[in-house]
Amino acid sequence: MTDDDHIEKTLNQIDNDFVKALAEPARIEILKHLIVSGSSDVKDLSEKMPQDRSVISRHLALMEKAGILKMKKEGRHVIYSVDGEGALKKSEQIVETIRSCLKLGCC
Amino acid sequence: MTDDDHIEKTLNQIDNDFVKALAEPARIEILKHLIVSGSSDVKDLSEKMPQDRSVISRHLALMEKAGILKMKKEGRHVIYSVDGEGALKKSEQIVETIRSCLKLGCC
DNA sequence: TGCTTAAATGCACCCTTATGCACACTTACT
DNA sequence: AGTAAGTGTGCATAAGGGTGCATTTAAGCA
Repeated sequence: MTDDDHIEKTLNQIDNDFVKALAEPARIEILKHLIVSGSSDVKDLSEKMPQDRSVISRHLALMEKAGILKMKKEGRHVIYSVDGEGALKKSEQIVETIRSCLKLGCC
Repeated sequence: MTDDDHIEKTLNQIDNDFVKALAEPARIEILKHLIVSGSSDVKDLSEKMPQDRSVISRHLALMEKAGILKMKKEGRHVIYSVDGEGALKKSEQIVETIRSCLKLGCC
């Protein structure tokens, strides 16, 4: 495999959904509240945010899909919490990606 | 300082410009070419991409501002290359941020 | 002084996405 | 059954951002 192919494959490992999820200030704000409270449902979370409850609901679903949050249904309530393992793994993947590109001696 | 303040400060360290820069497939594509060639000017780079030269120029400026690329003027040419140190540091910052939030025992 | 090439900027277009409201659905409670 | 609470979804709107074209600026050369 050529270096070009290797770089191609390596950089493709950067999870687009993950970085996109982190690229929205409102979602970082949600993360803060979620880390403080440990876990909470959509309503409690939305009461700490200026946005509408439906907006928060969508942000949460997006972050869950991106592997940052865990979701658990309890009766009427949908409880979200931070997926520490998942988030850590995905962020470490980015570091590893950059590191292995540097090893190819480009810079 | 309370845990809340600590989380606030910690999560604010996630560089919004950096993650936004990585959240665009076209910019990842630019990164690939830049890693392969080591360094190149705007024209050479734009000839490897489907987008207009002006578009590439803007992407490059954005990534330079985000600390991913280094910029060097040589006569008429503007040479871009990957800022390995910078990119690595910023990505490691994200890992550290997540890690220190986890230490607070939220998940 | 022109002429050519490289790069950046202004502008318009369009697509994505964040947002809020209304409504439907589900679950619990009386 | 009927009501209330929690959640998600469709729809319309608005803001942001990527894209391309035309123009402008800057640098090298005859």
